[in-house]
Amino acid sequence: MHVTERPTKQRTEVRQAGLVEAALKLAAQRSPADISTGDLARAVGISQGAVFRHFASKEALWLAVLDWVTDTLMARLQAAAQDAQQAPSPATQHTTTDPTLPALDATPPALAALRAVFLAHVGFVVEQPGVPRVVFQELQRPGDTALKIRVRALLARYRQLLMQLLQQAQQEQGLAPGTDLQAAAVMFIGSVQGLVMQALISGDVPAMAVQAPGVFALYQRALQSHPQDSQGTP
Amino acid sequence: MHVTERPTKQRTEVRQAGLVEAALKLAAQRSPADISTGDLARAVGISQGAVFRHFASKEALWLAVLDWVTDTLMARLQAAAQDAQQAPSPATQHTTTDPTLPALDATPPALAALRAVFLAHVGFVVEQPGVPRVVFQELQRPGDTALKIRVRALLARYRQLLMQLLQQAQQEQGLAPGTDLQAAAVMFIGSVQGLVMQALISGDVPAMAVQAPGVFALYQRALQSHPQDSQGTP
DNA sequence: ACAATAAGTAATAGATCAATTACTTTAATC
DNA sequence: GATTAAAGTAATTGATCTATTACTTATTGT
Repeated sequence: MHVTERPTKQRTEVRQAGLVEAALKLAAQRSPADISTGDLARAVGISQGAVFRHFASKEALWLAVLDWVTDTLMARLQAAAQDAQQAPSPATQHTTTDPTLPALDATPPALAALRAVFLAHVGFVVEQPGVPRVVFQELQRPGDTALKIRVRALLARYRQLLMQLLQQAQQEQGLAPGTDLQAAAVMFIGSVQGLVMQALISGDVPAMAVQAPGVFALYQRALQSHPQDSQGTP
Repeated sequence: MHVTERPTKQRTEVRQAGLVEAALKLAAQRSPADISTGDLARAVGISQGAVFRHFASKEALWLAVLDWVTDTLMARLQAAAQDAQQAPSPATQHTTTDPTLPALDATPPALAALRAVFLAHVGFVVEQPGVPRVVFQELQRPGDTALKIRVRALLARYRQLLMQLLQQAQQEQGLAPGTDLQAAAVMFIGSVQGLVMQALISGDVPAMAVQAPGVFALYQRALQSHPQDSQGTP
């Protein structure tokens, strides 16, 4: 049983996938800027130079990482949004009532979808703690590098999904009248970021998933016009 | 008129301050990880090696940066919180009524203080856009480096200030009963982070200050039990 | 005024890292 | 089963960066 196995030759697509996976795995532990091609090579069991048989440059590797992140994350978020709207939670059962009529006490489907997206995002980050590091790292780059453009595209798609759900919630009378949707989108992403930051401080990534529902509950109260009347005062 | 002036000798305290200032100025444009001692030296007009007459190592320089940030930021936030409570806004005039009694329609002083802290934080970041980059950069470091410990201490103090104001707001009956204060603190910091992220995406830092009031208005609605009854529906 | 000390330089050591090269080995294809 | 193309290695190049060294210049204190 070798600790250091001699590498069997693999097709370039397999190695590319392996290197992308290794990049995210290493990014979960340290800053992406500190990950060298040597580190990546060691992680997949090839020599440093062999990395360049599969990627033209280090930058091309990070581009592939961002592509994987974009595809995987957006697919999960959209799936979460759709599932939440098609199969609403028990407490959110909707009769065949016209959804544009005020539903008063029930949570509108679009808000349930927002909740699902929020939790899906947090879940994704818990599984892949390297992702926010890579995104933030590339976002910090000045000017318009290929990597930064990729990150911008990802966040633009994210924003689009949010705005769509927020507008839908507005039509369903689920938002306080005159709610600033731009600000709501900023605060949504920010709330996830706040959880990420807490995880970076404490080093306890799984705790994010525990705190997430409480944070979203607050977010929901920011959007909704009338939180159910407080039973606190008799 | 020389573009490159011959450096006049300066006391080490002056140079230290200059280098700290230069570090933040450069961090406003690119990632702190990409700032070399050569860059810093050029920014203050001395040779690369001379940097080490004033700091024992590059790490010591970033420690000084973090100390400056901690002192300056916390001073401004605390000043903002106190000013807001001592001289409340026109719409928040408090009579000499017992503050523990429900003030119904008026904004409690602690909430006004939270708003002032929020806007002061955003204002500070607009003036010093390098700060969040440095904080996030060091926060990403694995383990317990001296730099990461410094950042943790900064955020612990920040968190303490927030929790204090949130508890005070709770006593003033300004929060919905049963509000999750931990989650509220996470969302406060996250909301600022969300604004920072937008600025990184768009490259438009001053826009933060424009969006900030709208975002805090949402945050406040998340905390307050009864936003004044919507006049939207007649 | 004149040592003593502090602040500066230029040059370089020592490390790390991305990417290339010349060559070898494995796997796919006809 | 031979040939070819792809995937691997080891070694090296050239660039960059931190920190040190030997030496020079200015400022400060008595």
